[in-house]
Amino acid sequence: MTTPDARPAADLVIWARPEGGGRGPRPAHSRQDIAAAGITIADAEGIDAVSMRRVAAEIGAGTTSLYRYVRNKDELLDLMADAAFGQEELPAAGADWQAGLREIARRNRAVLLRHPWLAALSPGRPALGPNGLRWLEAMFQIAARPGLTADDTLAVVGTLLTFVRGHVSTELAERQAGERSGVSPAQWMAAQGRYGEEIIGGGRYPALSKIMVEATSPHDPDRFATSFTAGLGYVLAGLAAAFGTG
Amino acid sequence: MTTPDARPAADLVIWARPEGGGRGPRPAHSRQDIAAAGITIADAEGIDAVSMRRVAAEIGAGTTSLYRYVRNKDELLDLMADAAFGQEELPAAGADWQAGLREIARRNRAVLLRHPWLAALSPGRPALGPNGLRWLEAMFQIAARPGLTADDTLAVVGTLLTFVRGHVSTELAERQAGERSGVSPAQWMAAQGRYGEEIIGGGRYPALSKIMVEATSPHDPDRFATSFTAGLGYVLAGLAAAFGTG
DNA sequence: GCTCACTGAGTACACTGTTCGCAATTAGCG
DNA sequence: CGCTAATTGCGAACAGTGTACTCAGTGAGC
Repeated sequence: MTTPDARPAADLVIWARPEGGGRGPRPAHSRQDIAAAGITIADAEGIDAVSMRRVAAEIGAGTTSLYRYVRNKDELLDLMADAAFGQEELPAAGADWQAGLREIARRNRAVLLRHPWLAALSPGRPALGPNGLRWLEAMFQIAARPGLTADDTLAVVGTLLTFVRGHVSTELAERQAGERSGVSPAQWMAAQGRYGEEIIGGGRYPALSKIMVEATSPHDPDRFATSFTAGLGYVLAGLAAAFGTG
Repeated sequence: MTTPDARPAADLVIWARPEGGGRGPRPAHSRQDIAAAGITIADAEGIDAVSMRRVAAEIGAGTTSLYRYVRNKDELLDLMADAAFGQEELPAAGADWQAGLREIARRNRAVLLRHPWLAALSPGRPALGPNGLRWLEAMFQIAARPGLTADDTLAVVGTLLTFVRGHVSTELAERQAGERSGVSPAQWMAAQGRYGEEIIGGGRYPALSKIMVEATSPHDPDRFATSFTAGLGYVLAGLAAAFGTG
């Protein structure tokens, strides 16, 4: 009975598995290299260009050799996500509580914008690798303050990250308007000629039409930054009202 | 020179193209049927199970016949998204402005939870088909009020939808914890034994550890509904503060 | 120096979205 | 009515994808 050529231990998340260092030949690559290769490809050509074959080729390995380092593609994405956060500066405490929270939101948005594919990854796989943990630690240190229970702190950070994720998703989708066929409503209206006019002029959507005609923000070149700052302001105001402005 | 076997007109979004009714044989299927088939599959087996072959088989058509109805897979998803909103009741105006906004958020969350794949679709392809338009109209009617400019109204609706999208994304990802390897931090800690203890007990992440140990909300079976209601409350409070509570 | 866990990698399989080409159908026009 | 031209259905084919299996080669620990 031959040994069934054990692959990476099945029951542990990648971060709980030691990297190489066993008995056989020393691994030719490292998780860092692999993550970096994936990030390079994703940043340059989009997340769809990240395939096992492509990443393997990028680091000069055979396609299936990747599976010695990673149990499946999802784990490769985990590596990439954690590494991406590692490249970025941690949020730091601000002058006061609200300023600190604002800083968390800004930095988080910055990471997601720098690596657009990050926002599309499943938000439920928190990148709990070393870098993700450092981010969490930093955020909780900023958000925690006397008078707040652990649940309160969790709610604050959660609400904040929820807003950031949602905003950046919309932002990115709209930014890619040219490449994909998804476009901002305003551009879309203009592009679709007859159908657009039918909607605006048809009288069936009066409130929608009024907004479309009167709104100026869709034409603002800085509309993303503007709406992020504004929306963040509302959320922070709500949080401060609920948990004290200290 | 033979006619190049024209496929669906290239320059128009699917909603601007008439459905069948031309010269040749009458189409054997309808966009409605196709969208319904896609939704059935996606609801039952997840969005990844929705392939052109699978949808075609579901309606009893040859695989490539689908391309007579839809220019590519993205358009199929557009059909599905719009149809999904069509199955749901429109948000209705509430007792006052805030109640109306709350209703928008609740209804929106309901749709996304009923069709988990919806939240993952590109948010920048607004489903501007007939049903999506009816939703937009309803939402703007509720959010608009005297004293608000078009840009204000747009900001209000945008902030609200941003929060809902972000929350539901996190919610769904965490709910699928069992199926995927992404899990809620608390469960994850418990499952990963040694690594989890190393994080909590290691002293390198004091704030994080404190939260993890003290927080009770991760164990609350209603935690999603609770955190949605709470987060929504903060956002609404912020919006009301900015635009008057009228 | 032997053992055996481990690494690298080629082959293969079942799938994906989509293009091409062709036969069959039928609405509109003369 | 009969002809034409636009449309539909669809099989075949292509370039990809993730990953399971297999096997040879390596080198640390006993």
